[in-house]
Amino acid sequence: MNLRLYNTLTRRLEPFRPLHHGRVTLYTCGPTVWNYAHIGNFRTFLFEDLLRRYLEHQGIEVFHVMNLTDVDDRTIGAAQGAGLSLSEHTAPFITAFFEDCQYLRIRPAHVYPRATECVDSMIDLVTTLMDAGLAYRGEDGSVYFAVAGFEDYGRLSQVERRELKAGGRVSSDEYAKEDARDFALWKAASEVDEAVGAAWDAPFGRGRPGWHLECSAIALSQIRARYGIETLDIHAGGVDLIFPHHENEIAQSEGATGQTFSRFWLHGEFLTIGGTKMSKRFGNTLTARDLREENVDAGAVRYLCYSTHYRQRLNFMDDALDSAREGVERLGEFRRRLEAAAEDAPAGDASCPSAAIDLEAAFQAALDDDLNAPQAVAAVFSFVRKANRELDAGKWDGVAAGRALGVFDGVIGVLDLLPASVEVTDEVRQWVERRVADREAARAARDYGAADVIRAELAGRGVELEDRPEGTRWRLRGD
RNA sequence: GGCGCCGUAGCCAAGUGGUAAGGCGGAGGUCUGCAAAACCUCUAUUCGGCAGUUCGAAUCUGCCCGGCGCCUCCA
Repeated sequence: MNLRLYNTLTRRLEPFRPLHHGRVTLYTCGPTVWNYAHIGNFRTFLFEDLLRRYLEHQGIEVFHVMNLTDVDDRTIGAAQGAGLSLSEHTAPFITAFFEDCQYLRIRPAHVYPRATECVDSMIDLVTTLMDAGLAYRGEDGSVYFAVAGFEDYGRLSQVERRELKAGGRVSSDEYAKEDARDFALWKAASEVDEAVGAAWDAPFGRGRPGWHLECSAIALSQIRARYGIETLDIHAGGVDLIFPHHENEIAQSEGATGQTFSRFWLHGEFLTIGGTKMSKRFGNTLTARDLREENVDAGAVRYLCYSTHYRQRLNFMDDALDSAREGVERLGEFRRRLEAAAEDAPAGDASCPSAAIDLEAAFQAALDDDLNAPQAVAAVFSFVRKANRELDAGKWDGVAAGRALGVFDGVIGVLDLLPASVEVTDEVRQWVERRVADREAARAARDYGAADVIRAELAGRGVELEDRPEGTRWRLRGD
């Protein structure tokens, strides 16, 4: 394996080697299920999906953990606002998240631990940190991590010492902390917490876990249970998590275990709309559900996300989605052509066409280089053009086409860019085939006026026709 | 105030020292009764601006212009 990844920890490209040969532990920060996840979240999840799939494409066994944050300020606030308990409020959003992942064809993680179901391991972690003298109970009843006791603090975000912004607000807990940098591991239960069912008993007082604690506890308990280790190969998330979230995760985890928490830290850049970060404030949020409801092809969304490198900002525009859709349709069209060419292949032993060999090499070189998806996509299109030329020239027999198809499917399976197949009921199929036959009859009778009327009628239903030497082919195009 | 990112053809976007990938769009063409389908070909002497380093720079350095992000719970 020649994969090189940009490690935020060192700010450099580093050759990636799993800690244990042939298998990788991957932890990715999941959604906070207080609302529908937006496409910015999904851009990150798609970058992680590419990482996961490429590793698996290389024959590596990946153990992928993604947490679901179902207890934090926002979930509690939203539950209270809706007059529901925490679990009542988050349940539909958890369901929606999985539906959205399926829509976008994101390969599921192996486990999706929910924060509320892992409170025991979080309590254990806090206890360990208190025993180690790295955590203390503040006057407000919350437990804080003592940053001063952890020498490496700031290594990930590369800031020696964070200063509070001049004139910045000072929240009430500032008075309970020994050091402004200290952060809450465990928050003393408030009335609202109790009201929505977000409070648990612990040796150090009733309360609820802090956000950072959740990921450390879940990641560690998962890899301990499965492999008996305390070091992840890769931890990934959005760039905004570098500080404080991931910095704090490192402090908690390494403070407790004395082991490197994660060898590689990968961060995906933001998706913007109108050139600025999505935010409720600017009214420029867009969710995966919005796209699905507008019948946007998932392949086009994936294509759009992979058309920009993951460490580069991506500005989301409808125009770009339209052009992505065109590109994806072309790939789908090409695959149909290649598949047809590969059919009724005589038993033979043709060698793999050089264009396909080149594709595999270019594709791997691109993704090996810090998951350069845009370059991988370029390799795919170069292949499409070369293959079309060869097919036009009749240079590939069925066996060669079959070999090429195998390579094409292999690489396209990593990116998963093909347009979603449109569901066609038998009823629709029969109707379309009858009208196509009617048109064929009209054409045979040289009644082209009638033929064009039928074509227009079918087009009105989203059916496109293509007259080829071997007959008329039809397909349904989504909106 | 501190830290950092970006500016490549009409649009999107790779490339980060060796002479500009790819996609969309557009223009020609092939096939076709026709084509709105499909396929092929073409489409940046030039990389925000100005200096500099170098045999050589979109790629390195400096300054300037323009856009954006982070700085305690936002992917």
